Amino acid sequence: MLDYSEIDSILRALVEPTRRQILERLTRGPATVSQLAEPFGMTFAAVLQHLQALEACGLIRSEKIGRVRTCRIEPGGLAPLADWIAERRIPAERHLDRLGQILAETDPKDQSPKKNQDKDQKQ
Amino acid sequence: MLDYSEIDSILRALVEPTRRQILERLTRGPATVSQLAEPFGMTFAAVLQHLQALEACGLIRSEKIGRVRTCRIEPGGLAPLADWIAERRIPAERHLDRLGQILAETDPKDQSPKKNQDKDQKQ
DNA sequence: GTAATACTCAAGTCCATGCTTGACTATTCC
DNA sequence: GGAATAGTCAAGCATGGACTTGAGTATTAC
Repeated sequence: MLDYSEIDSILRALVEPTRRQILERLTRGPATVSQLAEPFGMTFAAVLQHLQALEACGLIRSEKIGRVRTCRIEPGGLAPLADWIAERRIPAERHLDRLGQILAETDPKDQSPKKNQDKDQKQ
Repeated sequence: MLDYSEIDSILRALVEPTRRQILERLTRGPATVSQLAEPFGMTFAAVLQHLQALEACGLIRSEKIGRVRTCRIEPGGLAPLADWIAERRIPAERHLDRLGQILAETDPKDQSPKKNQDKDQKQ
């Protein structure tokens, strides 16, 4: 059902911190390319490339009026990734047969919350 | 609240298709390093590096018994990313003031579901 | 003990991607 | 019309990360 390459392009877009920042900026409202470029110590062209990546995978939408391009969040853009995660969390939570004990280790009564009783960790 | 670098490492881990496949494999149950390496036409060492990336960001957990390392899904591993997405979807959906019209364009009555009335798109 | 197995580590290669530069186009202001 | 503004494109550099190779270690089988 889910387009695998869609997930791929969304993840590739989100993995870049600059693009995540652009996305956060746009959640506070639309912005032009120059407004988006300004806070980053980065050229216009670089920001433009990020915007193209974000738009290509449907995370943002842009519209050019006159010589000004205005970008805004695409509301459903993160939905495919959210769905992908949801689909993978359910089966994972089903494998609690053997994992019950591991979950139990994260209890407050255990002073070391995670990553402890591995009898290995670095040679 | 959310550790930004945690999101970063999870995204970096998930962006690699091989690591996503390993993750999917592990949702069907635990596996040893060699079992994981076998289906991929890839060396042991390469798979090991993927496993280390997955484990470093908390998506999987592994335990070495004797000479065999067994890997399994870490149930809550995707939670931070799921939360991150959830936090960003809500505010995005609040910007519907101006976006209402855009959403309306995706109605069935509009024959071109998306990406249409841009008066630009490629020069 | 010796050999085989199952990994582990470090170094090196190679390619994808982020960013820059510089030239170019389309709009708006005067 | 000419200059300034806002963005676009293409080429090239540089870095990071995936993968390999080859050597090394710990564990198990004989």
